[in-house]
Amino acid sequence: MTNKEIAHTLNQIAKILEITDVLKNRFRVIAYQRAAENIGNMTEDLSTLYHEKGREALDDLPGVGESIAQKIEELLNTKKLKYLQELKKEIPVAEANFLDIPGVGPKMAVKIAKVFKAKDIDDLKKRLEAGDGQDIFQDKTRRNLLRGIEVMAKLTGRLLTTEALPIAEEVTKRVRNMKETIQADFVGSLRRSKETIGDLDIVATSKEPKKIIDKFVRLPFVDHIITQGQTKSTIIHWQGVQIDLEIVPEDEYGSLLQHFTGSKEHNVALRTFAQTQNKSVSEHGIKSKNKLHKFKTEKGVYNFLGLDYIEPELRENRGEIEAAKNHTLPKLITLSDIKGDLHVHSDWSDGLMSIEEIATHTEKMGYEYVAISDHTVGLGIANGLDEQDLVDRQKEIDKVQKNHKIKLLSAVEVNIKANGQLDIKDEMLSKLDLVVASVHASFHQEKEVMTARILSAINNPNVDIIGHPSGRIIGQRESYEVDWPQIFEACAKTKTALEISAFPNRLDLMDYLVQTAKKAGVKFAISTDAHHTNHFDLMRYGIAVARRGWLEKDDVINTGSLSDLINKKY
DNA sequence: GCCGTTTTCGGCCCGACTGTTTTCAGTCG
Repeated sequence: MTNKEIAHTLNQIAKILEITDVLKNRFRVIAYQRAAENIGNMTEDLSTLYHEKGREALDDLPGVGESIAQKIEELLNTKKLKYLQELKKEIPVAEANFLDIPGVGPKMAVKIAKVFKAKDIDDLKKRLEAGDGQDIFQDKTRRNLLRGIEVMAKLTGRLLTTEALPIAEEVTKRVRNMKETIQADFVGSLRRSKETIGDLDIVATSKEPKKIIDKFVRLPFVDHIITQGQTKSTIIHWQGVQIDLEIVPEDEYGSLLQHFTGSKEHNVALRTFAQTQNKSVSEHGIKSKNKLHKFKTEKGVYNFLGLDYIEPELRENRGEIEAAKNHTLPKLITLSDIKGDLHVHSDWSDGLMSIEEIATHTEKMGYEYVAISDHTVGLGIANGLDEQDLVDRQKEIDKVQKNHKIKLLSAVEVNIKANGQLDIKDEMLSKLDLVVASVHASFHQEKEVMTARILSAINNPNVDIIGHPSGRIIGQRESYEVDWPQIFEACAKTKTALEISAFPNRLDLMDYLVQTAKKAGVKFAISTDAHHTNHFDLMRYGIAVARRGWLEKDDVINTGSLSDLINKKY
């Protein structure tokens, strides 16, 4: 049983308890959610850990106590959980789905299921439209339920950063251009550079917030108005994205930025931390001894609590508050630290750029080196190169090199075959400047097989970098099953770097694994996997992942000099 | 149900908006 399956089971319990148990103890729901969250984000495999260390392994988990540990144990041993089966008997499964309707919480869900006796959302919609339930719900409530169902169907789900950014920039510009607006910015998960964005958050300062709100809800992209208050509003953009706007006076902007940038988990942790100093944090300021202290900047907020400023990318409650207290926060890598791109495809394989175009473009970007890393023979679909092709390509690289200052590294992205062997001979690989090794087929191997497969590539002395290590493509393909701690250990030992692919639907390795890998002593290469000159600018998204993974300049191999890179001085 | 540099019991983040509540509960971020 995988961590994800265990987390899913705990979340199911939370979802049912949210309805059945809310009047008695809502904190029990939170406890199950918290345990599920922690287990879902673990790097180690809980099942393996349990078989090695027994019950002790479970007791050590944060958010897991006596009761939940016992339930996980039952799950691991029997793959079933009596407690959940009992809960499911008590409550029809459809009932839990009413919570998915915006504006419907536990209380309303119970009323819909138990009093109105709707079978599912579709049934609820049909009967409300037919005029049923006038004795149970007020007119306004019935209209709101129908609107909630409509909005739910309209919402697009999570967007990639590249999709969300243009919308956020346009909306922010609109708000910024209103004459009552003093300043406006987008915040939320987009500012934290999360890989996908659930909704957009915009903040602003003004002396006349109500005027801005009233203009905001009339902007042409507004499809639905959810709330329209004195200082905040929520709307649905025609592209199916929810947008929240909040406005405060100028002298409270630091607190508002802090509050709305989140994450929720970071804010809860920050407020809990503030309580130990008898301080109370909100989006308006910090209350201390009945006095409200206001802050124009976020730095002011953190410093007032005795903390160093925490960069937005770190605000996920993954140890940043403790580090800010102890002055041990990392000095995060920035885009300007990058000296070259180590994963680029030319038109010798499936790229759309000639080697000359690659050289010209990356030289203009100010890079010191770039690796021409074409696909190899096993990937026929991408016109992969064999040994002879590589010899021919070398002549072309040498020719182009003569006219350029930037160093063109002769490289490949070699396939790690299902049995762990590479599809180019070691003799040839050893002649190249740089070797990226990637999995491109047989994704569904058993975890042990896949781990051994990647380990054999890591242990090949010719391999410098493992390309897009998890194989996931956001919204399309799950990561393959890998024993990450084993991979990290081998990478650290052999100085094999893990790639952070900057391609927006890859962003692979994932940020939370980057953070764990760094602790194990692993180095990283941030690369774009460019197939077109437009792709070189995607580097910023790789930097975002690295920052979310707590990386500093020295953790990344393509921030150093050419000789340090070639001689593996990292 | 979890957890502890004031606690093994009594807490568990904070405030705005909406509705039918004329003083507050439910929901949300």
